[in-house]
Amino acid sequence: MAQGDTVTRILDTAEVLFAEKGFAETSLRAITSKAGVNLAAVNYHFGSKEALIQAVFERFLDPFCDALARRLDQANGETRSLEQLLGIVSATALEVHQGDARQLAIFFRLIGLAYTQAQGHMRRFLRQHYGPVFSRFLHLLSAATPTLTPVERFWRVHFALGATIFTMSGMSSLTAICNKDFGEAVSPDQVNQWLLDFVAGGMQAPAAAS
Amino acid sequence: MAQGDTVTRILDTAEVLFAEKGFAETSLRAITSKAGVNLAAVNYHFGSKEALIQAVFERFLDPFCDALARRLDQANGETRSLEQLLGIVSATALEVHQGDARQLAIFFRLIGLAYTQAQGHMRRFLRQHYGPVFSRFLHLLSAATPTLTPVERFWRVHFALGATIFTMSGMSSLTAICNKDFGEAVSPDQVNQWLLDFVAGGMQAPAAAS
DNA sequence: ATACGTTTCAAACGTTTGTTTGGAGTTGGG
DNA sequence: CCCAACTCCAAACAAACGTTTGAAACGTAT
Repeated sequence: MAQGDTVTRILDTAEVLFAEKGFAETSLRAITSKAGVNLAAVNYHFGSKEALIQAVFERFLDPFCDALARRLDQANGETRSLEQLLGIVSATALEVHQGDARQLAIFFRLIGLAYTQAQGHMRRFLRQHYGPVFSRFLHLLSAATPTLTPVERFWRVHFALGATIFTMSGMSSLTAICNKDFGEAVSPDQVNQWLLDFVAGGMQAPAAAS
Repeated sequence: MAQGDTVTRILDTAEVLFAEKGFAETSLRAITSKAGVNLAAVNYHFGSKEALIQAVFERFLDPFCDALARRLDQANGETRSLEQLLGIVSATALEVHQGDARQLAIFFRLIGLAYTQAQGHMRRFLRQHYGPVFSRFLHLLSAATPTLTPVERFWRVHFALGATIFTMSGMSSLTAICNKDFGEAVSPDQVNQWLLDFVAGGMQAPAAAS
């Protein structure tokens, strides 16, 4: 194996194993042995397991958020439809991972884990580092869905987030089931398009009388 | 403390702690000490930690699936709209937990954990025990969304599942944020209604040309 | 009261975890 | 050439984990 930087090898392996099994279920010994480095390397280069988790998140969230901010800059001022806005986010995710479906699945799986497994430390870290970009997106979203009240929009955003994260993080097993049950091979791009349709429909759904 | 059955006390405590921290992050010592029972009680009454997890799931999924099957029986034969069908599921969940919002949040949080943290054992267990009810629901859903192709419906069901599980499992923290940011107190029933609107809109969204 | 099955308990078991250590390699500048 | 800084490595560390044990406590029927 190419004797690439130990740090990179650890990050690459940890990323995959975390996505597969979660944080607590992945031991440093599993990471280091699969990466072909010494057990002590993690604590030497990162300081602790928690710092390693944080480093994994930084490495894949920083480029994404930078790219997203750049695209939102480009679209600034212009009136944007909801479909266009959602398309920007989707395209950014695809751009950052250069269409690598496996990498994209890991990306969303990690985000999902961050939401469901994050302790206090992690939540604060995510809010502090990536909150500004998110609130900028929210601002543009408000312009694209003018009929919603702020409270309703707040909740619908989380409905959409749930649909996205949940689906994308389970993409690999879901496509497997899909192919088995329907004999149809669906591409991640196709699923992505269907998801956009669903989210756009949900965001613009009329409020029931109730 | 009422010296209620040790088994019940363990199940009650494990349910809450699992929902709070996940399975791997919750130790038997944490469960037994909070429940006020001896550490060995879990292995004595359940056999192992994995069996305890399974027992927790059975206790809250069995009543739900029974109630859902009963309601689907009642609705059999009648032509049902998508909104009515989704309403049945929602009402069943509310009925089983008698409107206890906290219990309902735990319910969905555990389902979410089962999806994201489930190892091979758990997945097989869930499919085997609750697969039939789920496929019956899917059959009724097909009748309620006749314009969708089977593949598209498959994916939209998972989009909807994601929105539901994700939102409901994070309900407590989300309502807290909502109240802080908007100064508006929203009831779980209200969120539930909004979620139904969103899901119905997403399920019936037109397929894009692409 | 005695005997028996069930339940509880403190203590210990063997693993596995994240982390630390001290010395052995490696590298580049004085 | 040698020193210093950096990196790696085998080994050990304390702590926490799930699980097991054997005896004490309990309730119940004979």
